[in-house]
Amino acid sequence: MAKKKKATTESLSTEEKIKAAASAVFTRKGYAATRTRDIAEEAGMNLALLNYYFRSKEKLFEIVMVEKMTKFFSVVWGALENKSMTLEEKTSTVVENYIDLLSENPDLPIFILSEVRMNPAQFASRFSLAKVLESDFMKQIRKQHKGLHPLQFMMNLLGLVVFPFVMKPVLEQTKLLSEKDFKAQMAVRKKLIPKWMKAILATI
Amino acid sequence: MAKKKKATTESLSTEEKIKAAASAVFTRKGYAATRTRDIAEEAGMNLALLNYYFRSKEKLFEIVMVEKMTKFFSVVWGALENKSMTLEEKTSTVVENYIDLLSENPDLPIFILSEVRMNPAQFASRFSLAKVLESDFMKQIRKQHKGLHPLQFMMNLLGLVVFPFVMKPVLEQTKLLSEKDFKAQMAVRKKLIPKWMKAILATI
DNA sequence: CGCATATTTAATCATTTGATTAAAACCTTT
DNA sequence: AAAGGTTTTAATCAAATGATTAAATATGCG
Repeated sequence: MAKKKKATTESLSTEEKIKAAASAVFTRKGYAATRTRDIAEEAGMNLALLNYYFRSKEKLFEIVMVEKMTKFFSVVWGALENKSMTLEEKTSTVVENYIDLLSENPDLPIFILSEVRMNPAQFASRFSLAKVLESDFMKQIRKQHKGLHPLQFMMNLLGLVVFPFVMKPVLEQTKLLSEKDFKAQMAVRKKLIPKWMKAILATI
Repeated sequence: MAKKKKATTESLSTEEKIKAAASAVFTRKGYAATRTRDIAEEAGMNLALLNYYFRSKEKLFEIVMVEKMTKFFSVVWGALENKSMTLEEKTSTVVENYIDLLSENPDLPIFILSEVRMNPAQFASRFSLAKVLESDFMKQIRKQHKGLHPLQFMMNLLGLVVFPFVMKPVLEQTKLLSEKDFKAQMAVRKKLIPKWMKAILATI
């Protein structure tokens, strides 16, 4: 029943291939719309291997999900708690890192957001974002801008950075922006969002 | 085979009940995760009625989807093409209308965005957003702020307005904001976003 | 090699799920 | 109330889908 031992480098590679395929398909179509056969096909392997290496669709999903989430949050987390950067430096770093990450993984936001919506409880139990409120970043905002709830600032920052990627399918399908133009405009945003965030804070 | 005639007020009401239930469940769980039995249960009716009134799950979904989309776009559309409002007035109107709409329908954005991602082509064929680029709103932006792609402004506006609702499940599940606090902060944003948008434009 | 263990495959299962059907219940009209 | 239509129900179907199994193949080791 148990297969604790791993074996050749081949086998590990098979496992990795399945995980990579699962990651791609889950991210593209979401949990519910993904069939295990899709994953097997994408990986170019027999369906049964999926259950051999990862017990079930759900377990495989969980693994992929945690990896994606970790990736998504760690990008921002490093900058938020850095005590030697000014608020503006932190902002620039977050913007730059995020736009880079999302340019490589444009499906990531919708995927995470819709899966969290489908199962909010298990997300909360796994990722405690409360520490965000305690971060140095939030402290700086609180200190410099007494009136505003720090999450307002956070929502602005994420909205400006993430939302374009959420809209990407809409923009490209309606021909409002080609893939190339989108990339170019995101490069522009990298420079502009920090300035905009500064301007926003100055209004308060 | 055909049932062209409609009948009593009762029957219409049944049809409407099914559509309402479908709307609720589809919006909450997305197309793929929704089972026709979920809808029947939510409507408190026999499963077969669903196929009696609307041929198939897909057809029912399509109807719901078009209604949601129309709702979502018409809110913004009215303001965008109004020739007698200044850019700032248009912005305020869009912000206010959207925050009101989304407060009543917080699931709407994720639902639309993830379904569009699943089937971008049919979305594009049904909604031609190209006219957005021709709207009076866009013209004003182009005139007043030559350097910036008007879609940048649009992304900012929608990002600031819509993104908080997309994050809502995350914020509430992680206890960063209670439902009540969220509502309060959205009320704050109604006032602030127009100011922020103005400040953003001033930086260019 | 020859054995043991790990990996892979093809076939099959059980459940879920969208859809259909035939009969029952309900209305409306005469 | 009987006829003729519409609406609703319970039962059932066929296909899809996640999972398992038993046999086949490959791999490592003495």
